[in-house]
Amino acid sequence: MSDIAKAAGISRQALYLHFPARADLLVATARYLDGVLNVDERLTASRTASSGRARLDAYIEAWGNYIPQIYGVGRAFMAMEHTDEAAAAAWADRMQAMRHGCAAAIDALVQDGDLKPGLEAEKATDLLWTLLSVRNWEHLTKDCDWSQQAYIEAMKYLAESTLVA
Amino acid sequence: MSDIAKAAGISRQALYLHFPARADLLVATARYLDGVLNVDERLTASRTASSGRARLDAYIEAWGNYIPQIYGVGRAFMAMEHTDEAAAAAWADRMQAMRHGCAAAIDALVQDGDLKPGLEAEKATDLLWTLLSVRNWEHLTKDCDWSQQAYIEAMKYLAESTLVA
DNA sequence: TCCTTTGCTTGACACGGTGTAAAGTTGACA
DNA sequence: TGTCAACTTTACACCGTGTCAAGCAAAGGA
Repeated sequence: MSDIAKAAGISRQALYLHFPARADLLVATARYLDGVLNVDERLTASRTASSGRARLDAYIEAWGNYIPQIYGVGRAFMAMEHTDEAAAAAWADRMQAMRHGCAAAIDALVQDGDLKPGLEAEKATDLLWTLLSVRNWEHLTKDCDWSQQAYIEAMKYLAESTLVA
Repeated sequence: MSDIAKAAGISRQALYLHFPARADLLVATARYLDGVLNVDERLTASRTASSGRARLDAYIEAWGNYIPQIYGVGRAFMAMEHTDEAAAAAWADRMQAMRHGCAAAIDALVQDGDLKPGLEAEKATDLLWTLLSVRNWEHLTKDCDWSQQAYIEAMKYLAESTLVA
């Protein structure tokens, strides 16, 4: 909070006047980012895809390329998860919204009859949700030094070969 | 530290006599667990497997069932990662050791000529390492409410269908 | 012109957690 | 009897979050 106030050119206390708690600042930042980064627009390609497979690919591309944009604030959220109830809830909410995107993509596969046989939609959604987690992006691009492009391709490959018939 | 001292029935300061810093206590706990839980024994089935595929399966089973045992201390490590340099290094070290297990499994696949064509061993290792991360276990069993068995089966399925020819 | 409101300022403090320091107690053992 | 090791109590420093109070300066209306 002190660093942020300094960077903003105001006193620490003025910052607390705007955001009563650290979590509030984080939530506001996330909301602001959503507006600036135009989440909806990024997802139109996925929503308007002609087939389930195309939709899955477009979703992976959209979300996968969105992650690096929100990684900064995401990192802050994840660091607070253990200590701050409100922050944990806010982050869980956002991740739940992302899960809806996964569910929609899986649903499109089901419509086409292209979901891997023997795989329930719910389970497939959980798998996709897990694959596309920020943690996995972090692990591959930071710990394994993968390029963003390699990450996207790998995710498409993983999803394709495990979820699509 | 205060809680742990209380639970151990000694004063907080006595605890600091044994473990100068929080990270030291965590590292010692991890080492102790390794001894008690007999890591090596758990991995013999994997090491003595007759084929690459069998080795991969055995490794997933061994590590996947090891995770819940170390999850407590792992959680503590992961929570400290952001703030404590020493803790981060210790945890990274352990995860690197786990990566060696992944590399060995992938190597066995390569020996059998069973690695998915077009997939480099290094990339495959990174993928397996990511799939089997504690975070993914946490996500599937805690956030998605999967049973341990469902987790193991899913990991085997994912690894099989993405890494094996 | 005076007064109020708004958005800040400085300064102080409580609280919790980590880690340090010092002096005293207790029991085992040579 | 003396020493040592393990532990105790007490106290304090530091950092970060969050609270509280008093004051200041500019904008705007009666």
